[in-house]
Amino acid sequence: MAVRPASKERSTAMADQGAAETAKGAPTRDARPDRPPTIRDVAALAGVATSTVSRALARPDRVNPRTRVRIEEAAAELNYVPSSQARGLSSGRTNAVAVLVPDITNPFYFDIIRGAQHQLKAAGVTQLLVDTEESSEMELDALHKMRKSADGFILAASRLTDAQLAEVSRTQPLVTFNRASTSAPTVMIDTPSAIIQALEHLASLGHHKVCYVAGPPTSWSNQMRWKVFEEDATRRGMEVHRIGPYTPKTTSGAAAADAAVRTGATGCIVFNDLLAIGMLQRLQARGIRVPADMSIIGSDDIFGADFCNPPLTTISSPIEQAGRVAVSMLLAQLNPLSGSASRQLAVMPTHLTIRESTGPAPQ
Amino acid sequence: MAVRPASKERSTAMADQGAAETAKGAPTRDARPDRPPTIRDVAALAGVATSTVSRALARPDRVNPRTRVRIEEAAAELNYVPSSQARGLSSGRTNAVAVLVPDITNPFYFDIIRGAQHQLKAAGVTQLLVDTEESSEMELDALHKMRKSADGFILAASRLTDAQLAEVSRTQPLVTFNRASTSAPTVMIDTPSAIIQALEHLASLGHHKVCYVAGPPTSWSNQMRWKVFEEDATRRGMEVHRIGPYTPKTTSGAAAADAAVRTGATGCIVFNDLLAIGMLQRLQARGIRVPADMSIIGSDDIFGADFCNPPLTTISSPIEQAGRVAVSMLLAQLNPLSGSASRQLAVMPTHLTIRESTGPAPQ
DNA sequence: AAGCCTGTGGCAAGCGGTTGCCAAAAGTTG
DNA sequence: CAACTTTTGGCAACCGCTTGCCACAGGCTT
Repeated sequence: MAVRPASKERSTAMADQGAAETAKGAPTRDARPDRPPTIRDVAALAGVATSTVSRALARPDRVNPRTRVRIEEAAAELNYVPSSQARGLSSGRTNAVAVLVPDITNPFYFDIIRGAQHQLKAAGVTQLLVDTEESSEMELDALHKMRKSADGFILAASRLTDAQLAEVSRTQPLVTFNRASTSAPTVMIDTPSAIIQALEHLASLGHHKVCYVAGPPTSWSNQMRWKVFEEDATRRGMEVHRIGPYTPKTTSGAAAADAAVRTGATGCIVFNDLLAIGMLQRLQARGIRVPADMSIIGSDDIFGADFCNPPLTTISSPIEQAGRVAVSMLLAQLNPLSGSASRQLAVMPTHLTIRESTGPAPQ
Repeated sequence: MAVRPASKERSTAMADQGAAETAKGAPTRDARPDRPPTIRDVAALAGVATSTVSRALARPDRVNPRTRVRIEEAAAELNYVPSSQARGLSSGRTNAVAVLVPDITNPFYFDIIRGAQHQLKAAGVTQLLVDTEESSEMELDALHKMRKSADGFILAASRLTDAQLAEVSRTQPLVTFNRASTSAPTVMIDTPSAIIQALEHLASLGHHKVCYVAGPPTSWSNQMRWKVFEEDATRRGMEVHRIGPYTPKTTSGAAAADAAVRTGATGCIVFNDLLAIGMLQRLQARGIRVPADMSIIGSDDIFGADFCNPPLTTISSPIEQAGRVAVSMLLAQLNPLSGSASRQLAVMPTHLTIRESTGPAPQ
């Protein structure tokens, strides 16, 4: 008990005569006022307890309106911003969500990032962006290390195995994007119907020999696309080829283009636009005309797909919206609303955007 | 003194018979083990004080190697991850850096983000990405609100006034990118020499009438580019035009293209590639040939500039590297190394990348 | 007017680390 | 072997905020 009054007096003194004390306390005059104000400074200025300030800011209806106004004025005057760290310490929440993408470089993910950012901002949550470099180890590592710094995770095109995913989702809230999972809520692009649309398009242009240009083997959506491609093309009685895997970058396009030409296929469905654009460049360089000699269909409709040469026919999907939906699902998981069970799966519709990289089959 | 032994015994008891206590303490068997381990759990398991654990992890040479090994084993066994929040609370640091960009949508900033992310990750610092939507209010707001959640800021193409910038940099460490500032360290793209190179290029191709297609008036780099453009073009005795301002997006390209054509200029230097690509599309739609009828030079060499139609001649700059440099400068500011004063200005070299959107002047 | 609510706000105990200070232990030296 | 120095590691006071609990004041009821 002997200590308490003393410490109390000290804090009062600080508030009242901060300037006076500064002179002898700190060498630089500005040092004291520059130190960011704490809840205690606000409390002192408003003449209430820190707990009241805390409540006034968190649950305004829990305090008398007059008190609240006084506190708000005091906070405004001091330019007070509560420390999210301190806040998180006791609440256990960080008010941040980590978004893990395999490759920041890939424009596809930018749309996800943008969508997520948008929705997170609306909810007042901070986005932590992480590039996992297409590696499941880095992904697991980030998931582990950031356990304490994020309330939840959005895993874009996760490279984790089902078991890993299940394990992780047991301990931390997450939403997967473009990666089916029974253990966590998922946002998916409706790949199957998109591939079927694309094949339909090629078929209607008279193509009989088609080729799937594969992306990363660990990519779930790559597997799905190939599966549906094979089934549907076979059903249509087409000659089916497959080449790859290729890294989904424009630089891999050259190899992919050369391989595609060798198969003799006249129509290609490519894992994604990046690769497709790379192929376009190579084909042009080799004097193979698109679409006269070969038709190319990409996937994702990324930035650039509309102005490459020729503009790319591609599978469009509302990626940005998918990012928003993923965030919504995650936030729903974090703040369970009474009653309504949160959605476990969102499938985003796709459509084929026909531009100029597809045309009638040769002859 | 009466209290001490008691509290000590309690923590010991927890460590020894944690499992036993669980049965009656918590309703669900799993609740206890699932709660993330704290430093206290590690200390108990290793049989030392929490302070020792803290030190063993922070300054390994401060504890006996044997003790350290014991602690490390305990930490590993419990899968312990220190809470960055708690850590930050006492140290006052967050180990996070906020990167503010005017528009996440713009591929130009992707490279900055990527570069920054790369360097930050190397330093074990988290990146907080914020889109300020080209608004100085949002920028100020973010700067204010995140004061406590970030150790420093990187302001890409800041929209703040000099006074605002000076004010802000007085209280928080920051580095500006593409925005000159006397109050904060800056990373800049060497715009002047780039513009001169571009004009030189146009001049050598026989162009006499040139036009600057302006970007956002609040953009410092836009102002600089115009200034140098006007000076140097005038010096060369060229007919100088200026149109704009335009939003730096491909969608503004149509208006810009039409206006550019009306000026009668045969060569355009455009604020950035986004706008330039938009112009390319419009010109093509109108049947105006590039470069036969008009030459276009963009700026930034963003993703897509190499595969648009025609591929864009543009001012390339090591943007990603600029992002890395910006982070380095910020980190240097945050952890001042004894002696060496940190660099206040970095100017990134630029060069003209000549592709196919520029050619001899008509006739 | 006594007895009850109810609304309001203070107290103090954490949340999970860090760190200055100090005592005990270990190592050195003459 | 005593005296002294250096390590080593524990104690406890924070860091800034939240929150359960409780006391008190004022308005109501009867």
